[in-house]
Amino acid sequence: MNEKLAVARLKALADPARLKLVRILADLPDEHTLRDERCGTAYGVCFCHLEDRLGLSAPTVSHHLKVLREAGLIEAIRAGRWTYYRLNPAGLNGLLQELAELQPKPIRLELAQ
Amino acid sequence: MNEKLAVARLKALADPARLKLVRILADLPDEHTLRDERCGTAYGVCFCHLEDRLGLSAPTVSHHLKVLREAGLIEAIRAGRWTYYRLNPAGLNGLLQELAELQPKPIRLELAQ
DNA sequence: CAAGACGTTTTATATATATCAAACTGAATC
DNA sequence: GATTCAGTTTGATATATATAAAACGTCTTG
Repeated sequence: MNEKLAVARLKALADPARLKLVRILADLPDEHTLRDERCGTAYGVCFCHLEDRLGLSAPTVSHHLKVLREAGLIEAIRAGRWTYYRLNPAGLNGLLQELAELQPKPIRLELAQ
Repeated sequence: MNEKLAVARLKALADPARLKLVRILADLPDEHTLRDERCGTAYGVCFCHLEDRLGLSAPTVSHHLKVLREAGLIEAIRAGRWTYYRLNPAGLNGLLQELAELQPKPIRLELAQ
């Protein structure tokens, strides 16, 4: 992952409202999640539910979701008049791998001659 | 980790200059790293080196280091007139664990009766 | 103790951004 | 087609913050 993308993803998560949004999407609340009728696969969580949970205006929630989407952390699906949001697992995984590389390097042993 | 701390750590990393600082500290450049003479354990990287690598003014670099320090991601050590900085592994690890929990939950199987 | 070296803190400023109201868009319904 | 519904985009504003100059604190050295 390039640096710009890593920073964009960190910025996207570095806000209480957006971190909360991601947590809600990670939990997939049964009531407000659109699923495939046959296998139960989750398509996403309804915008209205996210708005309720955040207690922020619709424009503000929409703005935060856009930031997360442009960072590749979530995806949106339109179904008629409603919009459903869900995590993009690849986005979060990419960031996790990037951050894991920042952990202290293991000691390089130099064997005695 | 509480939410405030997680956001503070994400904010701290969500800046090009600070992410670069953390990367430099993760790499521990031999030339500018203070080590224990006997075992070679790294105490930290000299401030002057970080200033050089970032190409920003000393006050700005000092500001960024303070943000990282207050987020618990790095530590500072004074040695005479010089200051050395190093990663605080626990800080980054804590954040990584926090983010790992955001990954999609495994499917809860409901066995047929 | 005076002078210099190395960072930090304070202050000022310009940019970024979180928030909401108002206006807009596209889909469903009458 | 007109109206309503569900979000999004635009515009305005207040707050946060990245940056550097100036002032300061602290340690070393003459």
